[in-house]
Amino acid sequence: MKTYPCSIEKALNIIGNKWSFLVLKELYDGKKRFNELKRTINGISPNALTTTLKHLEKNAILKRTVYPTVPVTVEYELTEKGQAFHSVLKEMKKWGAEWGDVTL
Amino acid sequence: MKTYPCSIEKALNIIGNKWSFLVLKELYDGKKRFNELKRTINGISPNALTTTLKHLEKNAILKRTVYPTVPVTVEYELTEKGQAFHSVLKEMKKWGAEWGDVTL
DNA sequence: CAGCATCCAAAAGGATACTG
DNA sequence: CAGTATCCTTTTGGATGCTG
Repeated sequence: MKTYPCSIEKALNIIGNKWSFLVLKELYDGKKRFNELKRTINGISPNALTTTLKHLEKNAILKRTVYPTVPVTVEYELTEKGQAFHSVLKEMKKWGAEWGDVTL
Repeated sequence: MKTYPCSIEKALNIIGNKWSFLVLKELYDGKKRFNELKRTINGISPNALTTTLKHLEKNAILKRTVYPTVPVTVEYELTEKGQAFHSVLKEMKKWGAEWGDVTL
């Protein structure tokens, strides 16, 4: 009794949750560090950010790189798969700008 | 201490949750009825569907029409605002089809 | 048919404190 | 800096049964 998910479900499962969208948005500007993301993303807790980043890394959306400085430096950047999702974000941004305040 | 949301946050707040994406997807085929949606959307409970539909109606994404038949008939269809979101779904679908099974 | 009410289990999320 | 651990509150969500 197995039904397999449509492409949209696949996409949603890979992305995960709402935080992911916002993390992705930040990373389109270029690689970022943990605290940078934490500062930039309004209201995210370290806990939620950790979870989100791990999920995205597991799904090959981003790559995590550790530099053995003191203290340690960790950078996050998008993979090709993550970059490809940019088209979705762009459409979403356009829609949000055009309709975000419309009540009809 | 007010920061106002970016367009992407606006979009996410209006859409709401994951179920909304799947409801929208169904409604791009044309107007649908409650049980039709319930049957088509894999694993959604009546409760979750009700909540989702109300949220989308409140945000002017869809329109609810009641026909006084016996028993009653209720149809849901997208507004212009809802239709406009189709471009996002289309991109998401493309991405899901291309990358949905890629592990890298 | 199209829901709403109720109950309960599970998961998400915030706050705070602490570590290599 | 980049998290982890813990606790606890809040949502979310499935299951079931009922109604106009």
